[in-house]
Amino acid sequence: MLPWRATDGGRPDPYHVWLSEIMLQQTVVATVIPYFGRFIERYPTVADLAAAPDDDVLGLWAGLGYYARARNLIACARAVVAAGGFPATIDGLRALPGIGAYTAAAIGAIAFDLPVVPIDGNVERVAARIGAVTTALPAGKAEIARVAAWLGEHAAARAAPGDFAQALFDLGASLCAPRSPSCLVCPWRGDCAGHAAGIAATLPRKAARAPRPVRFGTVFLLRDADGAIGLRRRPPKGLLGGMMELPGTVWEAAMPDAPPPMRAAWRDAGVVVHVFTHFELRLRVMAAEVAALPEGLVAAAVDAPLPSLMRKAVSMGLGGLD
DNA sequence: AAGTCGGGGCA
DNA sequence: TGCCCAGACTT
Repeated sequence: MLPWRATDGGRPDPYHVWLSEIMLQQTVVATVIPYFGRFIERYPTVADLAAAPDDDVLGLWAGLGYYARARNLIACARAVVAAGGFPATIDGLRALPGIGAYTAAAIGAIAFDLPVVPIDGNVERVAARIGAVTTALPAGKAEIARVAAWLGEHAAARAAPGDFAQALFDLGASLCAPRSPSCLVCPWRGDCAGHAAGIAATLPRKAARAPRPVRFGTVFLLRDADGAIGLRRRPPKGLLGGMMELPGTVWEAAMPDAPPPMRAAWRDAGVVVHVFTHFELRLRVMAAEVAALPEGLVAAAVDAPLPSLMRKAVSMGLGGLD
């Protein structure tokens, strides 16, 4: 049972629904579950979250990715508290930071039973197959939306929009899987034009993606006499915005020159390969032990909250010391 | 419409 | 190795 779902009979908590939907943006359920539990434990209500220091929230989000979500999460929580609660309309939800068309519909349907069909990747796939939409995405989006709206006219959807939406998610995550859908046992098989045409598994069609370029860089792991490591904070916006990182070079198509932050007995600890959405990064990790950290670096524990890329780099840099 | 923005799991 | 995931936001 998913921890953000309402127990039988009760209405789901809008705070839980909202938090889970933000975390679930482009993120699989299994990854979200432990983060959701830690957030609810530390911030039992949206007011607790709104009152928390930014760094605490970013730290608890570290590793989950798409850090703009965490920044918008804070802003949204404070807006909700200032307004006295979550808005119960699509327009009101859509106006909040971090809530787009999908998330507004999801919260509206699940938390407030508004008669809408949230279109995420799962529903997009289910609708494209049921309607046999062969127009490739993103051009086929409007056509898919019409099929989804038609699904929303179903009696089950009208009776319980929230349950219907979550049932569509479950269908897309199980039977109507991306690669090999289980059409023979699907409850929609008789109404699925994609299955009737024998093309269900090929839908939805998508435009070809551009190849992923490679960038190179170097980071420097310094450990002082107390065992602390030297970190700095990234700019508030952009990639890994607002998160802590190891000091290092810019990341470029060719390995940039790497002047270390101070004189030390540097050793090459290896290369971390990390794949982002639109480029691949090969990050060389240089490590050294020094008496004291240089100016501009913050002393942090080796297990300080970090993005996964930086966690991998720290792990690699420390590993060579033993 | 296209680009930016993480991370992990799976065939 | 490529694709996918309960997408939002900027340009």
